[in-house]
Amino acid sequence: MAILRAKWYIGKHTNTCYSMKIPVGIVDDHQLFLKSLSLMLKSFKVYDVVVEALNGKELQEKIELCPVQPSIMLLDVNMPVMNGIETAKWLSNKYPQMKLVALSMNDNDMVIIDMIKAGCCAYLLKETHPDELEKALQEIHMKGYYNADTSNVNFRRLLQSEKESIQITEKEKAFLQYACSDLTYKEIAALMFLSERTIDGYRETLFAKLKVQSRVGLALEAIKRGLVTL
Amino acid sequence: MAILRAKWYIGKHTNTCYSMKIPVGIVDDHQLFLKSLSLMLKSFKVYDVVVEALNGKELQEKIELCPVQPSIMLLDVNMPVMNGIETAKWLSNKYPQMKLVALSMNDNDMVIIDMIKAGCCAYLLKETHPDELEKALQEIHMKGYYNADTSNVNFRRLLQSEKESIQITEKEKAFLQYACSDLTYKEIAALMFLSERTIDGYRETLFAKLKVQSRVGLALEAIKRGLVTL
DNA sequence: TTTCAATACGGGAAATTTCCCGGGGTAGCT
DNA sequence: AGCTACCCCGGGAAATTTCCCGTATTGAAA
Repeated sequence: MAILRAKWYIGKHTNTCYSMKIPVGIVDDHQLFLKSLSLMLKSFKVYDVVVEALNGKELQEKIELCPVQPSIMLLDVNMPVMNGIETAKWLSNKYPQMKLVALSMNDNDMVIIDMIKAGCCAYLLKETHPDELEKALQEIHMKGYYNADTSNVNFRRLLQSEKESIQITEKEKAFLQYACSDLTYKEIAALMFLSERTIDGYRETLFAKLKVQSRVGLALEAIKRGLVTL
Repeated sequence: MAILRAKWYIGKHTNTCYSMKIPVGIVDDHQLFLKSLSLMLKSFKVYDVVVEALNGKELQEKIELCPVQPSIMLLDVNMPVMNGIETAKWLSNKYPQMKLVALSMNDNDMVIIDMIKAGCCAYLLKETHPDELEKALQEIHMKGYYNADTSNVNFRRLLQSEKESIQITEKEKAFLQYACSDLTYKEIAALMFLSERTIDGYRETLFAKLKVQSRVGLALEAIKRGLVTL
């Protein structure tokens, strides 16, 4: 593949050939981070940021108009409107050959499991050093994946929890959102047009799924896993 | 003041005079953001990043060894080890002439009030556009402050809540940390070597201070205000 | 047609949270 | 000495949460 080898060739001709650079995309809701990361990638010389978006929805619109399809897409996990998981699913379905890289804030963020499942070939923390990002991108482009063994997240824990990966329905997610508030269950029931018993049922199943025994634990776990928007 | 005027002069001589650039510092625990923001500031041509640190503690060590004292310091709010508020307090005490700029993730982050009180002359969201950052830095350097009227955070709300600004003691903060967990109050009481009544008292005063009526609300509010580390 | 999963609902009781009432003490400030 | 702020503790009762016991409907799968 031409592009693949082009990377090494380019080093000496950085300004000669635009299309030879590896096209990448970035999706992150923090514009300051988005733009400066874009700048950093460009400073690596071999990458060309062809699309930037603040969330998955915006990406969907922008990627169509993109002259060069990105071969690597950097995806933030926590985003409003359309988050990382949904975006990853959409991308890996529509652009299966595209390499997806998850960018997360904290390593105890359980959603990275879902990101891998949604088609990401790597996950990186925002705490990582730029050198590692460069190394990671290089490896992803060459090998198709990157395993950050130096990262504080280890794969074993991931694969281990892969089995016990949980499924949360839309209704449950809606309830979770209400549960993460100062409301009582009675008030939540009224807001959802459901009986208190039904709410009780949702609570119980979610307690089991998230392995907690109180509503506080439930709310905190939901936040940690990015199931709700604070 | 020489440096103040130098800014306009420099534009055409970017590489000639190092010390004429405005020296800035950045503190942020996300290394990727730290480094790329640094890169971006440098790309603005008139700024020179003289110190970078991952948290307040690291800054304390690095700033001593710094050849040129930064005149503007960009401070992330949420950091491990030593957070933005503590760092701002320390800086505004030790380097009173230094301009402090708070960098926050979300605008409902109540801690920005505390950041202003701790001596910051501006607050910026990470969602802001680079252009606004540049404009803000320019204004801060010239006028000494920046009021982001275009930002979604408005000053009125800040000044309004300034009065009703709350004080949280160390003990209360310790309790809050325990309250943000799956533990019952009885278990928390045991862990803190206190009576359940005492815990009950802390709960009550914190309910009043944070204006909530349930433990879930308390936990969520504590997280929003950055009073606890998740 | 049966079985199964998902969804919605109800009564009752135990545990916990929440909210009253009350009582101490120390430390610093004026 | 009074005042204020912080810290510590107890009894009792109402409200809410948590956990049992169930039933019923629906639609999809076997």
